[in-house]
Amino acid sequence: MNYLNDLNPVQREAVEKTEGPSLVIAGAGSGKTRVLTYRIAHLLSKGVRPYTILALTFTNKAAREMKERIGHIVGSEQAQALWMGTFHSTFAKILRYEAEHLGFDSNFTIYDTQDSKNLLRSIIKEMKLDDKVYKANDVLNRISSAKNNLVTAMAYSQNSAAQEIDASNRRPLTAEIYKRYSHRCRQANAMDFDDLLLQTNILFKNVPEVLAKYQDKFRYILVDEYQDTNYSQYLIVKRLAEQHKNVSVVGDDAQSIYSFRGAKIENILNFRNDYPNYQLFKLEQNYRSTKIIVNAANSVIKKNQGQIKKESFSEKEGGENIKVIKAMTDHEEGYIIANDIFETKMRNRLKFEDFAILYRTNAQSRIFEESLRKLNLPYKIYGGLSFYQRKEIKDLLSYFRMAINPNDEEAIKRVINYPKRGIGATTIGKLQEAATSTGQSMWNIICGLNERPYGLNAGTISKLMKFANLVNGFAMKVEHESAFELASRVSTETGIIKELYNDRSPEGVSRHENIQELLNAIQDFTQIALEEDRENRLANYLEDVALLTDHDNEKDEDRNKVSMMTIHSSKGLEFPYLYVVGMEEDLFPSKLSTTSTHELEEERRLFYVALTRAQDRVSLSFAKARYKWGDMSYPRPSRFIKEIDPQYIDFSYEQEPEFSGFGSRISESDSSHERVASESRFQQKKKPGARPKLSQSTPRLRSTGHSETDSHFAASDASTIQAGMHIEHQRFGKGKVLHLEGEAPNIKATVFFQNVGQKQLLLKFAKLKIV
DNA sequence: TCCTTCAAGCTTTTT
DNA sequence: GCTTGAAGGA
Repeated sequence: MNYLNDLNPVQREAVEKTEGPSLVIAGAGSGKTRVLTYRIAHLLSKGVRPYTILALTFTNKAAREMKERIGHIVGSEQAQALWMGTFHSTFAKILRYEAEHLGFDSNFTIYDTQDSKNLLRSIIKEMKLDDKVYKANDVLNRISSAKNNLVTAMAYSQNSAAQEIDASNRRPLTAEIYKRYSHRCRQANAMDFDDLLLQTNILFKNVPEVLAKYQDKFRYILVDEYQDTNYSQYLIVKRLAEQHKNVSVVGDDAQSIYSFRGAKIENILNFRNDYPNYQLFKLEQNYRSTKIIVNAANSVIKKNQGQIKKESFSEKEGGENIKVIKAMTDHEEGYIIANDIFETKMRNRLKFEDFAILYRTNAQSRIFEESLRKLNLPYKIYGGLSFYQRKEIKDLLSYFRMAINPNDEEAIKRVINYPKRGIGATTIGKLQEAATSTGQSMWNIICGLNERPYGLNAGTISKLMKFANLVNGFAMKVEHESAFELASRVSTETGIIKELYNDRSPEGVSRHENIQELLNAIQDFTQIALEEDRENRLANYLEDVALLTDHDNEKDEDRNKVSMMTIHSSKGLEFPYLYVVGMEEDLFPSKLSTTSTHELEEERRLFYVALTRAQDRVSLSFAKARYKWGDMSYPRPSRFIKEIDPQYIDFSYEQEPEFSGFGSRISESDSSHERVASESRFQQKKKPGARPKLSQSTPRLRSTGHSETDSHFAASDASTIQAGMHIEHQRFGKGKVLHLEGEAPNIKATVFFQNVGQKQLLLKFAKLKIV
């Protein structure tokens, strides 16, 4: 086969060494995916049967694309029969086969993070705990990291280290919450994301014959992005590989960015201990990025301790130095980037899909959305609130979930009163209590209400019965109708479609469209399943819908668009022209990670990942002023800019003293109105005509001095403000918008008043926006 | 039970 | 700036 000729010598060796354990350290852009793909193709062409190969990828999309490529080499029939997917989706499949060993039903629901949090919130409420202390988010993180380290609820309560941590966080009852949470999941026949891995481990540990079956089945195991596996995943691989020991893992310690969800960089380092006779391959040539980008990225990652020694290099000449862009405000940042994309595209005759904007947090996307839209540049956003997490989608999916698994408590609670049928919080509370005290599922309580009414009145019971009958009607069709038939039935018979159709508000219209889109997707699923001779029931569709992400949902019309996403979700992707935005202290690196070197190193790896997504050109940008929680903040440029070897950087502006002197912070005693003034200084330096100038005589507002944020001002009374302004009584969030006329017509501010007698006392001068 | 209003909290990052 | 939850009135 001539495909081997596409590979360089090391890649080729890694592909051809199919037997025994191997570790492939693959730098960014070094053809890692190619090695994995060809390795599998190579196995298949040697006659290995596809269903004996298990390949675990980081995203569903990666799996799909790899299957496609393998299909091109050895034929799609073989490729389709491979066991290839994410850890979560692969072992969800296995758990459905083996559910009975664990006391679950094979139609178990997969709770997403939202479901998990909702369940935790209600448990915390039932236990009458303070939800300010026991925050669902924090508790879920504790439970999640316990599960990822294979600590069950029972073990957790006996684990003194865990108990101490919870005690010192003043959350001693976390163990009890964990117990109840697990119990409730089981009662609802549901597993959360972490359970999929934990339960797989429990299954393999407790039922040796099942483990033996899969050990025997999977003769070849491949794991991508091994540096981002957690303990639970690590152990699954280890157990499965025990018999044949044909395990090949691919990863790059420099790109480990998921330790917050339990990923252990050590897994890659420990590989040699688990498999002493392993073979090591290092892929060091970067084929993606220019020399400049690779060298710049190397100069950054060098600052991290304890890397596996690796010499990443590129032979790709040309390209431009890294551009560093300064913007006055976050809005200007959006404006500059959008313009730059437009100009670069025109000048170099590029496509929109050649550009990507990467940011640290999803919240940053909005400004870029606005500025791209203003220039009519098409874009697509990944992540954030994904399609499947939208309210209307989750509502409809909840009916689907109930049709298949009526014990699904979170689904019941979502739709028991949607569309409105007069079942309120009181009723749900009573049902919940009955369920908890009898140890039955909520659904069983509802179905048995005619025998045991639990203090509910006849009217309520008849409403509940109507609801139960509706759901039962759907459940009866589960076996007989296709996914699309049943989905359409549910959406009309529940009245959801009609309700959204009648809502003519823009939001209502968009919700209606989303529902249509979901139904279209289900129709596609049904159709394709039919063509490929697979099961096309709603249960099959629902199987892994909880595990889908935005990347899995890509449509053809999304092809030629500017991409926007977090750096995390850009992993594995590449773009010719790349913008990494919000390069500011406390944003990137994140404020939460600057306290420990451990976390800071992870941020640095994240920056490394960002840089190495680029093929030809990288631009970094930061703003001097940025809204945070609706308040203005004045961040300093990110330390990471300074960490790049300066020979690879072009500053697109004259460097100002406060920039070149990175280390020297803006002094804390800087009073706030001086900052306002200093902003006006920046404004005046700008090119003429870009923005209206800011007047020097900004309304004088005295800083209170004791305030913690920069945005608290106080004035003795309203007349101080009115001196230079005209107040328009326009409501704006919590405060009022002031259009400052006369000397500073271009400033828009939000202020907070308190009425004191006849006068209004200015409490807070919160927002300053140049319009 | 439902609707309106208001304040609090939120922002890492994802399967 | 937006979402969510609590409070209070209909």
